[in-house]
Amino acid sequence: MGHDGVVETFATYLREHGLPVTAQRLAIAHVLLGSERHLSADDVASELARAHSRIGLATVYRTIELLVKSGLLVERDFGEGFRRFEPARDIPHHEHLLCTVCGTVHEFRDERLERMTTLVAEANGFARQRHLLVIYGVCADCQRAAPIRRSPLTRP
Amino acid sequence: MGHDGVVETFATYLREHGLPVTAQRLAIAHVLLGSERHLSADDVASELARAHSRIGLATVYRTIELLVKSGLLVERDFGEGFRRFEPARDIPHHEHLLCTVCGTVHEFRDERLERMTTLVAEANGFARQRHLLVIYGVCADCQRAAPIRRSPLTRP
DNA sequence: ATAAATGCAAAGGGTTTGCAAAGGC
DNA sequence: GCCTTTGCAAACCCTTTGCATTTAT
Repeated sequence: MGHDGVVETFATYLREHGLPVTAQRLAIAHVLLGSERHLSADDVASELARAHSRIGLATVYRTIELLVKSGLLVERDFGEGFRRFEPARDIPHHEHLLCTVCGTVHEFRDERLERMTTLVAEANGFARQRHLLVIYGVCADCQRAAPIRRSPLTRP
Repeated sequence: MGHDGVVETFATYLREHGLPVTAQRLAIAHVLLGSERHLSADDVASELARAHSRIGLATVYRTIELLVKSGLLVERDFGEGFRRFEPARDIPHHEHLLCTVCGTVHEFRDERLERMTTLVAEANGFARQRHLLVIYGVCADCQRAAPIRRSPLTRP
């Protein structure tokens, strides 16, 4: 997993901004920036508690704020009643497929969509800022078996 | 405003299900089903308090649940940290433009989008249920003047 | 008269904040 | 040593729930 470099980038960001590089911040960055999944703040705290360090939720939220400000993490709200976070990779923009059974998130790209949203915004007199497209459905795994519910929907 | 008929439909729904037709329920239905805007539960309570009846938020939420169950109201979550509700008109499906300054919501239709989401879901092994597309931007009014913030974003 | 709805206040989940104790610099 | 972070608990926002009172039927 080549995310240790990204964690180091975060450490550099902290130093450049005169902010202490703490073990907690690095641990949280490690989990968030190294995950393939779209984690919630609670997911991060659980992961850390399960593995080694027991870090307070408040610290997780505060570090997430730093990671988002640094540009290394992206916030997502899929209308589930809580937020998820994903590492900001080089991919410029992508859409999301969300499994309503197990909470797994898949990503896909569509170049036409961005153009379409700009045109629609223009046609309605809006200055477009960004867009959100989520396709809700049941993933392949959950279609064939009883799934492991990872980040369940609070509002199904 | 031809929504009195819809309120009557709700009254009929209540009677058919043996549920009391109360003044509060009718007042809440009147506000929600008659609004051009995408209201939050709090918007409804404020509107009612401003106009005439002071109805508890709990009652608003409970009536909203009934309205959604009856099929006359649709729930939306645009990732603002609260939910909005719109009357279920005859329009089968549409997307939303959300002004991040004043919270106004515009609607638009795109026939290609639904097909596209089905194809994407298939390609990823998902059984598609529904989708959500929100374009965030600044509406025409807010681009030229200091706006009246109606349903402000809690997470800008 | 019966059964359900209302209103209020308390509880609930996700998130933020205040403050004493701990830890980077 | 100074200043920030941490952790915990309390506060906060939106939403739901429990319970005594009111109301529709």
